Amino acid sequence: MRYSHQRELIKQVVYSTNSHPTADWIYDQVKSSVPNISLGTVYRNLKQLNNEGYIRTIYDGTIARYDWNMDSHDHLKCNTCGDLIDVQLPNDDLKKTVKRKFDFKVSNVEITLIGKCNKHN
Amino acid sequence: MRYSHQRELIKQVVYSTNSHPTADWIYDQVKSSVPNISLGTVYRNLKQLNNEGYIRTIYDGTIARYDWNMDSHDHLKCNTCGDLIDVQLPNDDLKKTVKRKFDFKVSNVEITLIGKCNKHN
DNA sequence: CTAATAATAGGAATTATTACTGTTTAACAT
DNA sequence: ATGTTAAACAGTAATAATTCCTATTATTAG
Repeated sequence: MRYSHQRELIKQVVYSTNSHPTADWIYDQVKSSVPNISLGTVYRNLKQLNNEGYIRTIYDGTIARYDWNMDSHDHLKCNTCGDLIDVQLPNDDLKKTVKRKFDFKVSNVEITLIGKCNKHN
Repeated sequence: MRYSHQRELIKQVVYSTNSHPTADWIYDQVKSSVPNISLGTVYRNLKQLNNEGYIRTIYDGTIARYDWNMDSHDHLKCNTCGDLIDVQLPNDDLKKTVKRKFDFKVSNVEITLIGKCNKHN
């Protein structure tokens, strides 16, 4: 993958936030330094960065969000404010259970807990 | 919610399979009994059935799938054949953990384990 | 420096889903 | 049975997110 200014900026934007931004939000951010960047470029590069292991793609309902945090981790989704919070939950037991009960070999675990975060008490 | 022939058929189609069908697949099935049903009708009724608690909506990547199984359950997604398999995994520990560590009150748990199912050994 | 080609901008196309509109139909009262 | 009303419908247009296409530009190996 050869260098490109646009991809570098896109990567920086994703790495600059914990908010799991959408392609559109990233597009808006990058536009401030490259006003005529195109949305297609953003999508193409996000896909490449994902494939090269620089970022990951998570699906929040029907929309794709991007995350620089490549450590295996899970999400708390607050139904009240919409926030998506990173957490690390133990999952060894789950892996073992499905291996034993269903002969299913796990390569990746995605856990989302939906509820109410500590901002709303 | 007043009776409708179309909604009844849509419900039957969802209840007839374990394959977590998409709106489009359901549309194709229902068309064999009501050839001029419209896709909008399928979507509208799936949303109503979901709101009334007859079915649930699950998101597989970027696309909505529908599931008659209202028991709280999880999914094994096979990367080799694409199947989405229903399983029931214990999650009491997860709930307790996030309540304690993050003061997050869980209302719903979504676990998807990605890997290889027992058809491919 | 130059040639080869990866990446780009801009816009068209696609896919999944929702909204709109005039017509039909279930439910219920006359 | 018939009329009335609103929910549901078919058909189609609109929207949103994403991908594809093409002529042009930029990176990099030689």
